[in-house]
Order: sequence, then structure tokens, then C-alpha cells
Amino acid sequence: MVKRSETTARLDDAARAGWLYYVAGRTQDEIASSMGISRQSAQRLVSLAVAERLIKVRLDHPIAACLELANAVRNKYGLRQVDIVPSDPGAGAATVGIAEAAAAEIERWLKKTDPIVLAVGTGRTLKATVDQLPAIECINHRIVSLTGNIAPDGSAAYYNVIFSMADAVKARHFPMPLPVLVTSAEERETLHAQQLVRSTLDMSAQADVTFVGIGELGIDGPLCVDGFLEKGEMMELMDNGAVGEICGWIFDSEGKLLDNPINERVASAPIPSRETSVVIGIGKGKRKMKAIKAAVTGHQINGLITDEEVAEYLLT
Amino acid sequence: MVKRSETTARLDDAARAGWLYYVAGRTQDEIASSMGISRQSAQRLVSLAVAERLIKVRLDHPIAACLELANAVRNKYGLRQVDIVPSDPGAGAATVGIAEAAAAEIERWLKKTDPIVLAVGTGRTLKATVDQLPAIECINHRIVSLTGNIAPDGSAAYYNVIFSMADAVKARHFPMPLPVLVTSAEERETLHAQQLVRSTLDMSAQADVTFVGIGELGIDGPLCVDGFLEKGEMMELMDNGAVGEICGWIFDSEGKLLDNPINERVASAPIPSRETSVVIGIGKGKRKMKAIKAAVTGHQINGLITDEEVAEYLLT
DNA sequence: CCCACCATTGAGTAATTGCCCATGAGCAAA
DNA sequence: TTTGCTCATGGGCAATTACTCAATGGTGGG
Repeated sequence: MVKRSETTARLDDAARAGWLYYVAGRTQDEIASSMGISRQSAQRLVSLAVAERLIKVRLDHPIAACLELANAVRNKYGLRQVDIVPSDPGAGAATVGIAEAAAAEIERWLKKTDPIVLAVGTGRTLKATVDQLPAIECINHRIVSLTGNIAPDGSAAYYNVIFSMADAVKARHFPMPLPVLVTSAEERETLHAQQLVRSTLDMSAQADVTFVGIGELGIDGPLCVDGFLEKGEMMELMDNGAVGEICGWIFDSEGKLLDNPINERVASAPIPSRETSVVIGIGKGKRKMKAIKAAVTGHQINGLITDEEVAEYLLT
Repeated sequence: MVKRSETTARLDDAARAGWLYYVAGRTQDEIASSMGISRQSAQRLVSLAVAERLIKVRLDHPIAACLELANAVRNKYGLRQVDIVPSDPGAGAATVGIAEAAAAEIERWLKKTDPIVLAVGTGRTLKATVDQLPAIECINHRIVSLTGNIAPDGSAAYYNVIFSMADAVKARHFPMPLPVLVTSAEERETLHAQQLVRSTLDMSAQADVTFVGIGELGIDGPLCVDGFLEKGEMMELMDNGAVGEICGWIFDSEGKLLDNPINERVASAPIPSRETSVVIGIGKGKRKMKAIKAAVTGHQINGLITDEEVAEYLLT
């Protein structure tokens, strides 16, 4: 018989032990006695087999790809949490899939027993998300809106996310009685100084978890469509490098908030700390790709719920 | 929104939990908190993923001892291909190990780009094998059954291997709409002359590769247990020197097909040519040793997947 | 030949997992 | 509505596995 090197022989043993453990399903005790070694040595061989990647495990299920992508995205951008849902190739609404996933995530937070502060932004995606929420009683938690609920024309805003949410979730909720955009930085100061607004802003800063939509810019983007910005203003913003917005805060392709007149007029609360809390962005679709990439690059968010298509783009 | 069934959603969760556990290496506690469920539920999901065969484990290492045995067996009996898996000393099911190995071999064939015809027999071993197959799309290939799918009592046969296989593998598949045993040689002629049967038989004769179980005889053997033969018939067969069967074709210890009334009533397709195609027998265990030795001796098969124990017996 | 060094071992122990059981929610039939 | 059934749930506990550490033994340099 050919003399084999010591390490090769050891790997053979590891392979045998790993086979007996994972494929044949024996316990390490049984393996030890059948191979004539101690239980601890059997354990070492099994872990060696794993460490040397002799044992290949694979998941035979459609969501396997999503989980792989989620892991890769989380590592690449240093995010706390990533959920990837399967892409629906057949077009469909821009919120199919992620709304359900985001609702499930919100539910997980609301089911905690310790009281939490949950902050929400606004937008179509978030509206679709809260529409997926089941009825829950959670009187210990507080829900606070980051953005104003008054539209440019003075009416209540289109996507009154926080009220829809309160319909389903019985929790104390705190809307932001402000417009989304005010006319000047000074006006914002004045409004934010009001006692009622002040306390809501303070609460939002203490949010344990935040769910926000990620908006793309462009004349078809939400800021224009919903009348917050004129087409001309939008073009100028984009010329200055703006690619996306969260709660109205406009950022460039690096994810840095732009230092421009529009951002000075945003009345929304600042996005809660990504150091001390979880801020989950929700969005999918080709049009939002650039905005999403910027948001995760610049750490405007530290959690993401999106689809396979966007995940793959983020990994290129 | 697409309504998904409850069981589908549960399988999705099971897949996720299984992935986190086996691929990502998280503990069940971590999985539980990240999925918002109790540890016990997480444990249940993980075992569900295993029970539903979503998790596939394979050993990616040539164990030297098995390789040497395989080489020796291949040379001694002039086989084209031999796979030996480690023996599991602690009894265990009769298919542990070889089912995984055979599934991997089938997968290799199905991944070919050129269209192939793959023929399968039936039996417990083959059923366990196809249960290990992952989902594959291979619309270019054809899968044909060598044996009838009608049991003695007229019901569909116990191990509808080809249908289970078609569940996992999306390929055209051709069952054999016949009983396994008919009442006379004349009836067999008549049935085989039917157009539908004829074309399936022709296809099986063109198989590029064939996977068959190797059955032992005896009152505990499959032919008796499954009610194809009476105890008396079996005793008589064994008195005449029969030791094993493949697809119902009964052979003696030399591997020669017996010239007796039973073989005249076997409605299965002939075993495809060992000259021009690969015919792989699958089986292990003490009880099958004689049958396996006979099959390789008489060249009923030209490929073998078995375990160390049988391999050593074959070399004595 | 001796000693320092390092890998390996087995004992002990902490962590993790698997399983049983009581409980209660959900649901169908009466 | 009540009753009875099924099944998922989480607590508790035993089995199993992973890790730490001191002891052992083998090896190479001095």
C-alpha cells in the first residue's frame, strides 16, 4: 500500500467521520467507537471536515438564492439586516413582495414585550407595507412619523402612513403636524420650536427602529409627482448630483446629504441614528437602484428590504 | 397580492431556518430571535427542512479506502464505473449513503447539455435515490421507466419512481403502462405489441444510461414482500439456483437470466445493452451481496454503486 | 542525552440541541 | 353555542455537541 502523508490520512479520517455524522446521521459517540477513537477526537474530525469544506450543504429551495444575496449585501455594505425577496419578473406593482416582507419585519418588532419607539417615513411603498399589517394590540409601543402629514396644497398628505398603521396597530401614535417642505430654513426653525413638534422630534430621535421608503429622483419620482418640487427644481437638483431621497432628505450618489436650499427646507425629522438604532430602507425596482445604492453606501440606512434584481445590482 | 398556501409559507420559513442553521452556521437561538419565534419553533423549522429534504448534504472528498476498493472492483469485474461509499457499521437504513451517491451520479448525467435518454427501474433503493434529487430543469432529456407501474392488485405500484423523479426533474418522462408480471408469455406479446408500449420499449432500448436497483431473492426479498410472487414460487425459484433480480428479471449466481416460467411473464423492458450504454446497479447490505456479485459477474450491469462491505465481499 | 516546544489527547464543563408534555388556540361537527 | 378534535406552542429536561485546559508524548535543536 502506498504510504500517504500524515495530513492526507487525517483528512480521510475527517471525511469518514463527517460522512458518518452528516450523511449517515450517527452521533459522535457512535462514530468514536466505530473508528476506535475517543469521542472528543471524533468531534475534532467532524469539525475538521466542516472547516476543510469537505462537507457541502446546500438548500434546495427557491429562496436559497435570496438568502445568499442577502448575506452578500449585508457584508459588502456593513448593514445590520438585509431581506431579499424574489423578483417578480412579470412586472407587477412596485411593492409586491417587499411590502409583505416589510410588514412581517414590522410585526416582529411590534411583538416585542419591551416598549419600543417605532418611527416611519412615508410614501407609496410604506403605505403598501402598512396595508399588509395584521391587527395587533401593542399599547406599550409608540409609533412616530418622521415626516409631515400636510401636502403642499394644505390638505392631508396622500400617504398618511401613520394613520393607516394606527388603524391596524393599536398603539400610541404621533404624527408630525407639519408640511413636508416649508418655505425657508427660518420657518423650519420656528415650526420645530413649537412644543408639540419639539416633543415629537425628540421622540423620533429615540426611535429603536425606523422604516423608511427610498425615493428616486427624476420628473417621475415621488417628489415631483406629488407636487413637492417643480420640474425645474428637480432638474437642478439632479444636475447637482442628487440621486435619491429619504423622508425628503436628498442625497447624492455617495449617500451624502446635499448642502442645498431644498434640504434646508425639509421639515422632516432627521433620520434616527444608524449607530444606535436600526433604520430599515424599503424599495425595489430598476428606477430606485441608484438611490438604494447611494443610501446604503452613505449609511443613510443600516437595514434594507429589497428584491433580487436590486441586490444583484448592489453587488456589481 | 398572490395568495400563498399556509404550507408553502411554512416551507419557506423552514428553508430560511435551515439555511441560517446549516449554511450560515447560526445557532437556533439566533435564528429564533432573528425570525421572531421561539427557540423550539426554530428547532422545528430546522428539522422540517431536513425532513422535507430541503437540506442536502454531500461529502466532497474521495476517501482513499473507498477509492481503492472501487478501483479493485472495477478491474476485477470489468465494470465501467464503480462508486463505493463508506459502510455505516451501526445498521441503519438499507439505502443510507448509496442513495445520495446515486443521486449525485444521476445529477451528473442530467447536467449534460446533449440530450440523453435515462432509464430507471424501480424499488426501495431507487425511490430513496430520487428523493435525494434536487430540482433540475432539463427539458432536453427523456426519462423512461423499464418496469410497469401497475401492482399485482391493479393499483399503481408502490414505488412510482419515475413520477417522483419527474416531480424533481422537469423532463419528459415515459412510464410503462403495464403490470410488472403478466399471466403468460402470450399476454406479454400482446401487451408489448401495443403502440404506446412499443414506443416506450424502443426508447428504453436506446437509453444512454440506466439506473436499476438490485433485488435479492428470498421470502423477505422485494418480489415476495410486495406480493409479486407467492412464497412457494419463490422457494422453487431459489431451488433452481436463482439469487437475484433486476427489474423482475431473475438470474442465477452466474448472473445468467433463468429460463423459467417466471422470466417469461416479466413485462419489463429488457435491460439496455451493456455493450453500448451504461447500466448502473445500486444496492448494498449483506442480504444483497450474492445478488450483486451475480449481477456483476454475469454483466447484467456494467456500473455499480455500493458500500465498502459489499465491495470487500466482491473482492474475496 | 537533555530540554524546550508544539501538537495531540482526554477530562471536565458550558453551550446547544432534541424531545416530551401540558396548554390553549382554531376549527369543524353536533 | 357547545363539544371534541387537531395541532402549533413554549417550558422543561435529557442528550448531544463544542470548547477550555492541563497533561502527555513526540520531535528537533543544542
